[in-house]
Amino acid sequence: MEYNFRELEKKWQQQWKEDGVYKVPNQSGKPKFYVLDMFPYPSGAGLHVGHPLGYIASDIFARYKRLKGFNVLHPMGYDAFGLPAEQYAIEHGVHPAVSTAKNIATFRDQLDKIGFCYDWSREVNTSDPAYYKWTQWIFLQLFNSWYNRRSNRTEPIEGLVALFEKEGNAAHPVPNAQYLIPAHAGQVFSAADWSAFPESTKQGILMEYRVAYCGYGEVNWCEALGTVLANDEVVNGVSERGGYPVVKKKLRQWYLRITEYADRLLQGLETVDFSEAMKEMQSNWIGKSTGAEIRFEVRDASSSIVVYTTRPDTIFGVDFMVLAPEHELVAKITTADQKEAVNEYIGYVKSRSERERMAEKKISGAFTGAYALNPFNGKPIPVWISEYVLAGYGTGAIMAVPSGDERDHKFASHFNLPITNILGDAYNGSEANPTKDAVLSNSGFLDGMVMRDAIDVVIGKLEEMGIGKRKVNYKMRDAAFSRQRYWGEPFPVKWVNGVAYALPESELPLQLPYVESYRPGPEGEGPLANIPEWTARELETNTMPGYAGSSWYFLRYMDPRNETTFCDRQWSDYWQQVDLYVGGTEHAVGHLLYSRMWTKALYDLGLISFDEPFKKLLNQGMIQGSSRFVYRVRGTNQYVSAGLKEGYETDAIHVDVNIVDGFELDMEAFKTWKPDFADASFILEEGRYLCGAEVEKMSKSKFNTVNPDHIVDRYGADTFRMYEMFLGPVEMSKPWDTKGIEGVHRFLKKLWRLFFDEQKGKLVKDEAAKPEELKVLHRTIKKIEEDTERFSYNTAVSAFMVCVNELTDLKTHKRDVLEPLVILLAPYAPHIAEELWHQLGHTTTVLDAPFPAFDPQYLVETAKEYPVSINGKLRTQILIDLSASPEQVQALVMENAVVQKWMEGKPLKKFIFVKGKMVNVVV
RNA sequence: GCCCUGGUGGUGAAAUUGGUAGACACGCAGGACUUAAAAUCCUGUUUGCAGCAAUGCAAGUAUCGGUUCAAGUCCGAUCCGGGGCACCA
Repeated sequence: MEYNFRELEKKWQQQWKEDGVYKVPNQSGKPKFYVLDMFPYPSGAGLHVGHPLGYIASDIFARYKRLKGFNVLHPMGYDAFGLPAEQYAIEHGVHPAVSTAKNIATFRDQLDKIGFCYDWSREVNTSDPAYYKWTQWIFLQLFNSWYNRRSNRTEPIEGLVALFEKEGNAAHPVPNAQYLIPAHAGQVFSAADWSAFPESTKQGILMEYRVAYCGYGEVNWCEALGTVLANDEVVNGVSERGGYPVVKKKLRQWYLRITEYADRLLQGLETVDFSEAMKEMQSNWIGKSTGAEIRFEVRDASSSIVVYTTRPDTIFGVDFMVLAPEHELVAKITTADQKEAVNEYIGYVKSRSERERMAEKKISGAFTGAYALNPFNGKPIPVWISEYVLAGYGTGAIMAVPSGDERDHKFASHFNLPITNILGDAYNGSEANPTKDAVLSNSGFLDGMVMRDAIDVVIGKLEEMGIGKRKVNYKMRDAAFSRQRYWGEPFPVKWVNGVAYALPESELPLQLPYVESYRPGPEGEGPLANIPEWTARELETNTMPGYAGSSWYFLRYMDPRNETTFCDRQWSDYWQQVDLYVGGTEHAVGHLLYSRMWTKALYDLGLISFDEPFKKLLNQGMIQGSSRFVYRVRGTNQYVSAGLKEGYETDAIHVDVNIVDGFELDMEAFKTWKPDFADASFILEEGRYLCGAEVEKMSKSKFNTVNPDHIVDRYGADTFRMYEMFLGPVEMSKPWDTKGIEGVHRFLKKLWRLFFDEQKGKLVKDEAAKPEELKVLHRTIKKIEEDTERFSYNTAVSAFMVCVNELTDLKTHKRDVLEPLVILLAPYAPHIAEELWHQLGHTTTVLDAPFPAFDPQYLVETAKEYPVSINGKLRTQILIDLSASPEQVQALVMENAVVQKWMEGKPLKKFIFVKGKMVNVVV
């Protein structure tokens, strides 16, 4: 009987499905464990070999935990709303629902071939009305809530209304001025005022407090895509998808008030197990800084300028001030003779696109003619405007300290402004020094003080004088939550006389209507604005962004078919947080931040019992493609081999990696690949055409994708799974390369031969195992357990190989050894393990077997001797690696052959335990 | 520019708290079985030197220096790659 993986894998995949072995009950006597993959966007291109890397890693862990006696939730679904399906619809006239359904079927088919243990009865699809009903419902919870800074919690809006009726809003000022309904910006009102306001004013005010709110703001508008993009969807001034230009535009938009959660999102990072890099990306994005707001009076004008600074200690070094060109005071304070220069400069700034501004950072600016006054010594400070000061951060105005800030220094040098040195020797006259440790000079009452200590002194003084206060700022902005698109969740919102009202819960889901055209509506509105029945009902025409459905999907898996609530509290209490979340780093500041915020809001509202969604995050690396190139001699249809291309003027052209063997091009396949190449001719080296190579992101357009189906077909799913793990650490990115796959495949065949012989048939015997065989087994148990726990799957695969090699050498065919080995292997190579398990006479799935127990007594001989110098005398140290209780260890050490030999005639000098796992014996 | 990572044979990579490098696999070379091929198995494979040989000696984890009985691992400086952020005051 030989290892027929094709037959065997097909058989078990079908059997598992029939028996429902991966169906997970919502309750059991076992402890729970939740393993989750970031669900895929079902693109038309299907899976390539890079996608399953994380899925295999999580699948191994899910199976392992099940063997360890956990009730494991391991679901899968689809993030099915989004731009690409709609772009595809525009270009090909296929309805997104149709292409999405087709893509999902392809994905499912490909996933099934790899043998994952997903509980498909829990599958979710964000574009399914039964799912987005609850996305809409959660949106309404956010819409009907406000963030109470006093209790630091999300609370129902009714409570706020009650507060307004009782005491007005003096105790609860408008949370931020980023995106406002302009008519009501920042008003303070009394209880009496409130009751006198007309309904529309009341609603306008409430909108300023809602967690999900609608306002006008500068948004990232992408003309080519016809929609607004979130900050994390814009990269270097162009759209992340498609690379189209993005401009700032003022539009009515929905937002999520994520800024109110900034501090909690930051603090929460300390309670979760994410990589340092991931935590840092998130905290950079949040961008918390502590400093002060300081008001400066303007000379000869009845205005004052409020600046934000993290360095109030440098206030005596302020040589000029800079406002953002868009700052509202610019027009007011500019003197008559500077008007022309200032207007010209503002015109210049407006003419520059976001892109240009980022690409070339020129020093530019204009003097307003106005002077502010230093509150401590009355010194006049010239006020400038410049694009290096951003309107959207802090107060849009800064106090410039050239001796301490590099940008201010460059600005001062460029415009020949005088520089005050407050740093003494720490300032060299040509370069700013941003230190906090210098001793202040030229600084009035601060002279002689260390800068770091002066910060609090200055803030105290400013507060005393009533012209400044301590202030915390965040770089993070409220998240844009609407898109002018069709293929997304409709907002359950109705507009009546310019006021947004929530749709009653009974009308959910608000279904996405069927359309023929996906053209944008008038004036930046979405395609839904083109549907008369929709606009007649006064419904919101925007749709929600891609991250809406993905912000809470991990909860839906717990209770996927519930029609009365998004997830029964009983089941979210049972499953709790995701214990292991596996996915790429690309969602660091998008999805991961949004879902953390939603979780906190739902927690505050008492809908779930935990406020961080993901306990541990494992970032898998990317599998890159290894692209191949042919070199076309310019102006011809002749192709020159890579080694000879220096002699010609050539263009490199991507060629499909599937028609290249290593580097050698299959020239006949090339000619039939595309019509353009049918009459290609070649310049060969040593009779062969060799391609050039480069490692790039795996992508259809680079012709470097490899379909996992082909690998599975040729070597089987078990080989494919183990090989992807064998390539290297899961977290590491690496180019795809099949050159080692034979070795993994050979391992499985060798394993098979421990059980079966082509002539002799079944080899397994029920004899008792010998100590050396058990030693091999227990060393493997220990290694596999440790490696699996720390996701070191590549070394685990190696450990299996070592084990099988050794058992083969020992000619071991004993059940006592082979049966535990099969269990160990079940997470990694589930099909062959299941087959062998049944061949050993079992009738239930191997996953219900208990994980083999490790017994340290078989490993005690692994002692090593080292010379060690103690108090100047050379002694010998014996190091024994084992894991057992200290008492056991002591007993084992005394029995150890090496120790006994050393003890002949002479007593132990010292006997030390080191760090629990290793034992030092000094003789 | 700032922050985070990493640098080990011909190749992918091991070495878990410092324990005496290169596990495992690929590739390559030689051999066995076979009429032959496939499959399978065995031997060798960091470098240099010595030896018919088993083997021995020396050097070696980007570079230089340090701590230690012992350093790929810890510390300091430099060089090179990968990722993130980038006028955030």
